[in-house]
Amino acid sequence: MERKYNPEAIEKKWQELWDNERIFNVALDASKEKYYVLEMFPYPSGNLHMGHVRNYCIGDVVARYKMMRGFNVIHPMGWDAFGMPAENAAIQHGSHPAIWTMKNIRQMRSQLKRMGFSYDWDREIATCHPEYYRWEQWLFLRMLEKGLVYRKKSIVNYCEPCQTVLANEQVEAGACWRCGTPVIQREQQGWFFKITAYAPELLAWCDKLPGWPEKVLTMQRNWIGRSEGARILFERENGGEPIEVFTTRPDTLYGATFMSLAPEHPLCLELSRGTPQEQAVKDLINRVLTQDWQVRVGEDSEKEGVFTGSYCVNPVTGLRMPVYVANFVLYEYGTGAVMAVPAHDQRDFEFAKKYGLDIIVVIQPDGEKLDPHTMTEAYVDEGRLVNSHEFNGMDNVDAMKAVSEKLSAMNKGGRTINYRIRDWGISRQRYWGAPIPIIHCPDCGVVPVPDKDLPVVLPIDIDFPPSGRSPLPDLDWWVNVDCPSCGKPARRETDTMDTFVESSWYFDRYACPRYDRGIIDKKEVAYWLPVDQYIGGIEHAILHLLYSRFFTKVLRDMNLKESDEPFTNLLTQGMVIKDGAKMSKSKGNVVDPEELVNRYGADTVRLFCLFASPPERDLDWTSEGVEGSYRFLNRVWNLICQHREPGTGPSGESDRSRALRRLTHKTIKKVSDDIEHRFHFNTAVAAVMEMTNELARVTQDDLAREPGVTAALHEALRATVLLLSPFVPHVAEEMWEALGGEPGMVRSPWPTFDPALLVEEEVLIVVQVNGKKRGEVTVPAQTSEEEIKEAALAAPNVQRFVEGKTIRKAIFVPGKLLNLVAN
RNA sequence: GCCGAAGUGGUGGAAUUUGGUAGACACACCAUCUUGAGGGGGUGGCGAGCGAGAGCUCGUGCCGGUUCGAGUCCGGCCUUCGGCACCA
Repeated sequence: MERKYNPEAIEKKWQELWDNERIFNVALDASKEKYYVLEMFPYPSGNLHMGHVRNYCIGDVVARYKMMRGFNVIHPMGWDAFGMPAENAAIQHGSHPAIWTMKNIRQMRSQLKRMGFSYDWDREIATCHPEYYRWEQWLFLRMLEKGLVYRKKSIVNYCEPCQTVLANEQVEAGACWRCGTPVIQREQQGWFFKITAYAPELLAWCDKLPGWPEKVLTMQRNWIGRSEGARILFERENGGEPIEVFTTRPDTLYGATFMSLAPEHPLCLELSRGTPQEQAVKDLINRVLTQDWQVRVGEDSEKEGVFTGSYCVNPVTGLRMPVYVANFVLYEYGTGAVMAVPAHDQRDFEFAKKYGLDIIVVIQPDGEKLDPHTMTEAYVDEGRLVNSHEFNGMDNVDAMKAVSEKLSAMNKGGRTINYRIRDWGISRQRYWGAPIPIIHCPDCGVVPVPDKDLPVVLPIDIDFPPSGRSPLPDLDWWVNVDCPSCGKPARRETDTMDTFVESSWYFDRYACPRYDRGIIDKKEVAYWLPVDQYIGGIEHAILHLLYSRFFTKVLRDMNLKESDEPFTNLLTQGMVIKDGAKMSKSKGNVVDPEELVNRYGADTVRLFCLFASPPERDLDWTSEGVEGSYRFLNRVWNLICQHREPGTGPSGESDRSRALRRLTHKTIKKVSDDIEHRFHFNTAVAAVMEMTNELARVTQDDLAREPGVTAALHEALRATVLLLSPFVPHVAEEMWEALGGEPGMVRSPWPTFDPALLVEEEVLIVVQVNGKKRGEVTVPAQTSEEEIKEAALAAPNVQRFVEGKTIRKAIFVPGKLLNLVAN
């Protein structure tokens, strides 16, 4: 051990040792309990940023701690390697997405290695490798067979700059999640995953994930968006298929006076065809559909509509209801058609007022009489039914059920549950993604690529066009194939899959990364999965986490996986902030982790990330704070350096040695609890700091001559190093070696505390008078309440406050507090 | 509008699991020692006000309540951040 702390040398030394001894490489071992720690794998964008570093530091503490606890810990890392930035970079630099991606992976891998993270690099995967995505293609085909993949023409969200379709989940406030450009609507054929088939289960399991943050579960629940209500069929006056609506308020059916259709609804054109309204309807549809989405759904966008020229019939009243096209009706929600009840829905009310439509009150609140002529807004609360035939007088909540049952009996609808979530559109008109394994044959139609022809390898030998358009459709040698079914000329599907598909199952593949006889080695996955602790940014609260949950359920139902859910516990870490803003290139406040490692070493960077705030909160980056972490490591280094030899003080026991051992064991307890139960690494580190501060005092006092102090000190120093090792593993190894420990600390058992040593010999009792602190007394731990009361009353300040008063009551909390109630 | 999270010194944060000394630990700052200086390191101080001091009063977003005792529990607000939102 050098006199001076030299991070560069020791970090390299220990990383090599870990590597050579394959200390983090694990294998299935049924005799040991497994623990799966996973951090969200990075997109290989070029350089590790502070957000990555923080994420992986958190995971590394958990992994190393669990290793020392004796678990068989799997801690893998890989690359979410497909995606747009590779294509953008290729356009900008005239490069190839594959070359750019591979270069970045090399760069970031070496940066990760310099941080000393405990990854099993043998399990590394990159999703752009055919060995990975071939199984994704395989799964796609199985899902196709099961009806979980289908193709449909739909109105899609389209981003012009990215030249691709976006999933609903990838549209944020009407704009592309990646580039921020407002999306436009356009009709296109595409492939869909039927995530809606799992909507009820995905929702139900939100209540069975106690290890997830409530925030994330709420976001998922909102996204799935379950509503109970009824579907109702309205016959069209001129025949044809009835119009189906979904409503959460079947109790108001008797007040439905007209019908509103979304502009996208195919019936708009059908119903208006040949009527005098035809042109007006077309004009409105055109105007609305070309409107900016954000403007259309904006709060102050005026409600407007046009009569289609047709009528439908209220199934319970027989009332003739004009059918309107209305700009505020959402095609994506429910059926895209709404029964309008102006008296009890604010939008319908405004609409009816504007176009002079009938308003019929069917719910009356207690003690108030609604009059359709004088109402100024819709009445949306509870009440009793009126104008509703046999349901008059019924409570409207009961009526929801009763009306639905009547509809069922009439064969005009019935109770149903509607979900907001839509099926997941996965087709992307991009090059750098996994090819969709489909062949389009003029005769046979859509033909799956036979399993034996998998993988459909993404052609690498291409010139990437500067336009950014996918080169695949123009790649004749690749596109033109013989139909696997009839052998005639056919064309490959040229769309690739959304990159979120790759990240929906990568955690399963880590369990069997080189398995080549199937997507999943059932034995391995049954052992390692589910992920015990998943760690990543909150920005994936919906997309990635929901898709991953969906895939796990699909794989389970294919009998490939046993778990119902992929991630038992989820930790969402906060952002890294500097100067009051999220670190970002555009803000110009980024700190490059590599520079910091060069300057202070990886351990200092790790320590700061963990100490500055608890993981779920935002981390405020300050260079002074980093300095502080560095200073602390130097202090510990010096302490160990000076006292690594056990010394020759007298054996035995003394007050001093007992106090020191008590501190050691209290610290072990505190640090263990903080890591194990709460992930409060900041307070765990603080506890070690307190202990080292105390050790520095003890060693200065030269009290080693008292019996047992030398041994207690040595125990304390060993504990300090062990407790620090998950946080700052390199410097810990170096110090551990100096203390005579075995290299490879993750194989050392985590220190345990002896409860008997925690017992205090003397306790400080706070003395309160009427709830205010007026003094304190230090007494031997076993002192009786009576004696403590006597001692307390003897204290001058306490006397002052009880003088002339009668003590009515004394509340005694053993070991802590005595409160004298006096007046 | 609905849902979720959070408001504590100059700063990051502790104490919230279990109601019991509010401010651990660190950063910054101040004083002081070491040094030719700088850096580094050591020691002490550091919520506000009053006081020579002992100590007192106030203090965890605001108002009220429960309790011997509330940052913590209950009721009602305010603010900030995040998510969803014309969802029928």
